[in-house]
Amino acid sequence: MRIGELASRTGVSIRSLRYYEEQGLLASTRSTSGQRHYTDDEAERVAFIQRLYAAGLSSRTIAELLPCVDSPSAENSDAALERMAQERDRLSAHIADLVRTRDALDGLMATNRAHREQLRVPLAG
Amino acid sequence: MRIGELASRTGVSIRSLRYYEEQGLLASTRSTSGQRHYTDDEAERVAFIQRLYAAGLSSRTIAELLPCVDSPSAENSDAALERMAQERDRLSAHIADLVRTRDALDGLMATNRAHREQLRVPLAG
DNA sequence: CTAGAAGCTCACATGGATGTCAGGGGCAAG
DNA sequence: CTTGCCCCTGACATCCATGTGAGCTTCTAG
Repeated sequence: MRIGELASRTGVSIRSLRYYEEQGLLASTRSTSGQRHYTDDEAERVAFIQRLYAAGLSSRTIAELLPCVDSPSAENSDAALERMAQERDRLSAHIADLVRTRDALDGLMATNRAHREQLRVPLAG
Repeated sequence: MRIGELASRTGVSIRSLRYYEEQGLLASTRSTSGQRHYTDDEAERVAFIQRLYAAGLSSRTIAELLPCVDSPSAENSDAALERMAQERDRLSAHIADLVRTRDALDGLMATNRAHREQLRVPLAG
């Protein structure tokens, strides 16, 4: 498929897809006229890249651990594997932090609703 | 306390503290000479703001739901409470997404380690 | 063949939180 | 009074993913 279709399939802008290629995150084969062509696999890869972005990784970091994805058995994935473990732990800590934040929000909302009730009772009584 | 101490206590840069004030997230009393002074409560507030930033909220959004924190019983927190519920749900969805990403990383790492084992056996044998 | 949709490259713009620098004031200790 | 440290405002700089526009080429449908 060409870049337009990949974009609409993945929901990622054409601009971003070109940027991913520029950053070494995504490969494309070129037609003789220079147009990019992709296989279905690339769509999955784009989705995965999006996941990692959402997890707070930079394109540089993603590039560092992609060897691990592409060829799990390669020796050069040594550093990548370690990097991935590191990012995995960072992500895990981040998740824990977000859960605490969600709890805090829940607590605040409960407090607010309680105050609201207190206001309503005198009006009802 | 003055801004320097608040900064070192919270680990947030002086620049950022002034920015928070500019965005209406943080208040300060000023000495006659114009220097900012804070109470211990402000330190907690800064920590909370940091939490929300980490949860992906923008300063604008944080400002929108702070009334809910400051005066839970105020009527004007109506919109804020709704906004907070909305952000809470967004956060919850985001957490779920991050957990899936972490699982994906775990899967990748397991695959890599498995390949590594396969490589080691022939060498050992 | 022609018109329009889609691709290409290059390059500049944007937004948001933060860094950094310049130029100046406030205040405590020597 | 001076030295040193902290604070003030204002403004410009930075990073990074993405938007956007110009100018040009390529593909596709009629």
